[in-house]
Amino acid sequence: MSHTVGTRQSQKLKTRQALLDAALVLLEHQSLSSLGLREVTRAVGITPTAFYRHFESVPALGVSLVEQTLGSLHGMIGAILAETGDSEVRLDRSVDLITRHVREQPAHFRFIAREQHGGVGPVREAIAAQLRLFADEVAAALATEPESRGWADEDLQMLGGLYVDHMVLTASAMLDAGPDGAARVARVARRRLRLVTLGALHWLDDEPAPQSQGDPAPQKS
Amino acid sequence: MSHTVGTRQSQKLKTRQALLDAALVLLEHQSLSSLGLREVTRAVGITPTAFYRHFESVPALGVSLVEQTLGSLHGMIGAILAETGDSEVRLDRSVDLITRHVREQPAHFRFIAREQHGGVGPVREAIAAQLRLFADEVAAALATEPESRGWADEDLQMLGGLYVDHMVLTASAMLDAGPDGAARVARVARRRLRLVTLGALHWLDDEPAPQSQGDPAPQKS
DNA sequence: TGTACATCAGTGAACGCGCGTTCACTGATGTAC
DNA sequence: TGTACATCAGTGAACGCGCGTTCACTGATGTAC
Repeated sequence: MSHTVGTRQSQKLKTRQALLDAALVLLEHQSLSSLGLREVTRAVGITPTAFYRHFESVPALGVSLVEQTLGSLHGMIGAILAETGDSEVRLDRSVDLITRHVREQPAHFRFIAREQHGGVGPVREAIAAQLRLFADEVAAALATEPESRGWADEDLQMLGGLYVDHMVLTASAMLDAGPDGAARVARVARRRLRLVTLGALHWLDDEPAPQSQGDPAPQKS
Repeated sequence: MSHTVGTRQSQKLKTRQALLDAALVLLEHQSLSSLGLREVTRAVGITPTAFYRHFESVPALGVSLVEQTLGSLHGMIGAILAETGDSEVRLDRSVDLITRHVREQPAHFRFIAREQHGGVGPVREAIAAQLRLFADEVAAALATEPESRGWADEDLQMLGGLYVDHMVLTASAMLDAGPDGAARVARVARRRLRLVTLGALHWLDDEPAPQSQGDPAPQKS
């Protein structure tokens, strides 16, 4: 039991965080598989050996970075989706949310986009697990909407995953486009989301529901 | 002027191709930024110095790999899209096409997925350029369809990009899922494409065309 | 066809360098009494 | 409060290793006459 705040423990946490922060900066221009342990400790100002007091290896640091980066975003997307009934407004807010976050912490998103399919297995798996959680959250939020009445669970999952994948894709495109191109990317992202939402609105038109058809259905052969 | 076939030149091309092939194999479990020049030459069975006879650097080899991998796929997507009028069949064929290609040459797709957002700038740009070409091709193919009558150029580009991004995403998901999960991924991919196609069919319902509305439009606030 | 010279893909030794990991250590912080 | 001991974050020397790149070279292929 510690009476003060635990000077030693809090100092250790500070160093650990410094390692994570330094790694994130270094990862803006390279990928994790080429990031050196010595590089990171040099940037923090400690000896290479001290690294092992905090992480077993560089991949392990990467996994922590994933959890820290994506863990803090949980609940946000669901909150946006639950916020208002107008799909057009909701859509704008989602894109705005991404735009803002990417501008505020580009390194975090760069890291996720880069390592999502990167060469370090454990990190790839950690990202996939987090994104699956996001997809579940979105699916759960969608399930409460009146528009989703009659949807199969599998289709809600499908749509949730579609939204999440697009957010990642949009974030990545914004990073590639730079500050000047962000507005253009946001514009396209909004259109894509609108198209997907439109598709979702007509999802049940065809197969299961014995609903009246207003469409001329020009696509049938 | 060479009278035979140019023994020297053809041998050089063979070695160059061996370097590309070996690199592709090595890149299945790591990313380009951590791929060593010596690693590649060792796998081929030549001395490290000989590498420079073929490529200026490892990133330059990466760019060649991108062009070889994606260059051969041009025209295929457009051909599928132009093939038949029934959107459901077309959609199945597109997914089958990806499934087959991913199974036949997984390393190629792994490489593209990995380096699309990877740490090597020139390679990232080469991939982006190729994918932009694909998006253009798809957009051009879509423009000839009767369903796209009245679409703005920008929206055709948007949809083309959406399709291409999804193909890459699907390929990547199949690689992650392994042979057993490929069928499940294909199933979800088909649903996603169906939803996007459905959205596209209703794209012009709202704004410009003074068309009769069959929808109850329950999403308006 | 034969000869003399040019080209150039691949060789092999050598270099300096930064890497990850080991180990015994130091000294400030924490704990027991 | 004071003292004696335990803990442990960070140190610094040392190691063996593989890296990218240089350089002068070799010997088969190609070319000119």
